[in-house]
Amino acid sequence: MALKKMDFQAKNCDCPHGATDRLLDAAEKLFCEQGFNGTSVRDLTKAAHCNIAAVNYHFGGKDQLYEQMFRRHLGQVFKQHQENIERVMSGSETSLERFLESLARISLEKLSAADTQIPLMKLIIRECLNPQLKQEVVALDIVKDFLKQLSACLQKLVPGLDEKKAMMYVFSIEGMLMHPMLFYDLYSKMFWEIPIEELTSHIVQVAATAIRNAVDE
Amino acid sequence: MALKKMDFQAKNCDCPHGATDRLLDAAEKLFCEQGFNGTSVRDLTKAAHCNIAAVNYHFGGKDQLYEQMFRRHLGQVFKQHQENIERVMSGSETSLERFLESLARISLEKLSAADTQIPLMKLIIRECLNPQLKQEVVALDIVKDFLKQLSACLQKLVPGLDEKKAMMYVFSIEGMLMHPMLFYDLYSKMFWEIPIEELTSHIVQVAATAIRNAVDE
DNA sequence: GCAAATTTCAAACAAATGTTTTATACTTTT
DNA sequence: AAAAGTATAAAACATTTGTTTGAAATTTGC
Repeated sequence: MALKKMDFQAKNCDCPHGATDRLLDAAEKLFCEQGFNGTSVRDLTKAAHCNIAAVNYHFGGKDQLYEQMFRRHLGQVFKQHQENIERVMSGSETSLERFLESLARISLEKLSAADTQIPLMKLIIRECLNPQLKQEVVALDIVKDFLKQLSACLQKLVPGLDEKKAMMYVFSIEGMLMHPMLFYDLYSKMFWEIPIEELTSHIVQVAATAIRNAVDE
Repeated sequence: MALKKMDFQAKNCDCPHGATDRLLDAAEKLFCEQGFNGTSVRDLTKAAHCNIAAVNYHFGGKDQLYEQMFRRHLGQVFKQHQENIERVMSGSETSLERFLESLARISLEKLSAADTQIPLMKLIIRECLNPQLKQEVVALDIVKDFLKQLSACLQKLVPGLDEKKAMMYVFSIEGMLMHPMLFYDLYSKMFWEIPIEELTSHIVQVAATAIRNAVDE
């Protein structure tokens, strides 16, 4: 039966109004969990409580829904990182350790069950393994600026660190943060549950001592 | 027209005889490059120069071809690592740095264009993002033993390192090695081409100084 | 309140998917 | 060399895929 207006509004009281937003949300969740190929248009529309044709009507196709979701999510997460960096770097007691800790915390807290946010890193890894987007459009510039900013922060916090070295430390930090994002569940099953707090301080310790040691000698 | 015996042998002179092996090789390459969902049975059989039905005839289905490929590859790569570890640890001048360097080198050399071997890490990341195998069967035990071995090596090389700490360093090292495996091409496009040699020594430096610093204090 | 624009819907589309079938070619056994 | 067993072939199978269609419902503008 067709829905009356009242039914429609009542049905969606707890989720975003408008099929466009609901589809973007469903896409963020499903594409991140199952990947692009692993998620069908029917999965998406079912999760978004709308008709199959909605994807093509609102976005023009599965590809373009993916692209818009990716842009939106990238923007959201990097804005969060941006604010965090500004907060940490403008504080009175800034230090390498504080900077690293805030970076690690904001990245790793998405692992905890409490946080429902989808980890951007997973999406980026998926996109990197199975590229669906034209690289020059999305990933390159935004991510590049973000990495450059991190590298610049390291240089500011640790005088004597040259540009290339700083970027390599950024890569290493990203790697250490990415690993638990992929394998945290496996850690627990294989060995023991590592508290996220412990993981955070461990990564901070590794990065900080390595960076400090590099400029001292 | 059907192939004569001679034609058949001539056609396959430069690739493994037997559709089974050719399919396993094609599976290793294609599944690693495009993922499970992104690779069709037709892609596989085309790359292996055999009929579509061969996958089901020899393996009983796409799933089982994937599983057998995964097992074979996992065995090959871990055997290589095993030999490397034994060689390094039994040498006369063993040190933390030598150990880390050999581990990094054997992992990162797969990035260079010269090496045609498929990086196992990519496969594992894919399997972790889109699990196709029953965890208990394949990944857990073999990978677990490998990680335990690495951790034990660290403890042997750096007395005073407790088990849990050692394992966390192993995770960090794996993360730093994994990162370029995913993003090395992006590095070059975004910034500059980092020589693999430089990347190797950088990661060794980060890990070694962090570990040494941890036990000293 | 009505016409126009927008959105939703069920049904159908062609193309691609993994798998099965049946027949033919090849290899081995006797 | 005939028979039995194994491997390959092309065609067809039923699903699932992303997309389109055309009509119904809803919202918007006046």
